[in-house]
Amino acid sequence: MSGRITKKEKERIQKILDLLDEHYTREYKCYLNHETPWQLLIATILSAQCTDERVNLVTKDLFHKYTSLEAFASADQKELEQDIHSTGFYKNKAKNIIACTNMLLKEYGGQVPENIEELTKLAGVGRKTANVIRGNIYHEPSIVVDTHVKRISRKLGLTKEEDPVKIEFDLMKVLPKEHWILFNIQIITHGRGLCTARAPQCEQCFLKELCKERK
DNA sequence: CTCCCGATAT
DNA sequence: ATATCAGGAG
Repeated sequence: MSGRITKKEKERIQKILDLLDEHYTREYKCYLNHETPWQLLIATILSAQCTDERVNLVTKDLFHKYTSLEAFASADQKELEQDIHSTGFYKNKAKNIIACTNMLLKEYGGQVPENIEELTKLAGVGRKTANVIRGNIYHEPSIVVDTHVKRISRKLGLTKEEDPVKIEFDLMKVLPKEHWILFNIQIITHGRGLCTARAPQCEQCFLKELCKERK
């Protein structure tokens, strides 16, 4: 039993992609402010269950205080906890950032790896964070299944799965590879603006005809 | 599966 | 008061 896509489904998906391209950016923009790959890695670790807006507020000061991988690797954990406190889960995040930066220095020569297997070996780095790095830093086709991509992909009928990894593989099957990174960026823009979890603006939504949950 | 967890919108 | 936010580890 193959998961082959019918012509009709393919056309539906292309219509979704076209409408997204029409309304949102085609740039590979990143909502998490950073200047270096390792800064994006830390920002993404901090972004777990936290708005990117909040993360940017915290990293603005954080990256001025800790200006290198070495600075994070040798940070005092309690002090770092206070520095990132408002992002939530601050004890785990501080511990992971210190462990992760030490691993980068000791095992990867201070370079952020490109490979997903190597990335997910890092403390605090799962598939979502690894795919953010792959897409944004290395521009390798990758799909980031965050809360927005999960919610909206299901609404658009692109997957019926709950598990983020299964959703990632469903989307890889269904979306043209050259659209993976842009789809992510555009869906996150959509999820932050129109199709929010608590109060989606369905009447103003340009995808309402294609939505399975439209009221 | 549970736990980690603050800030904000509803 | 409660749901939600660019999740990950044990």
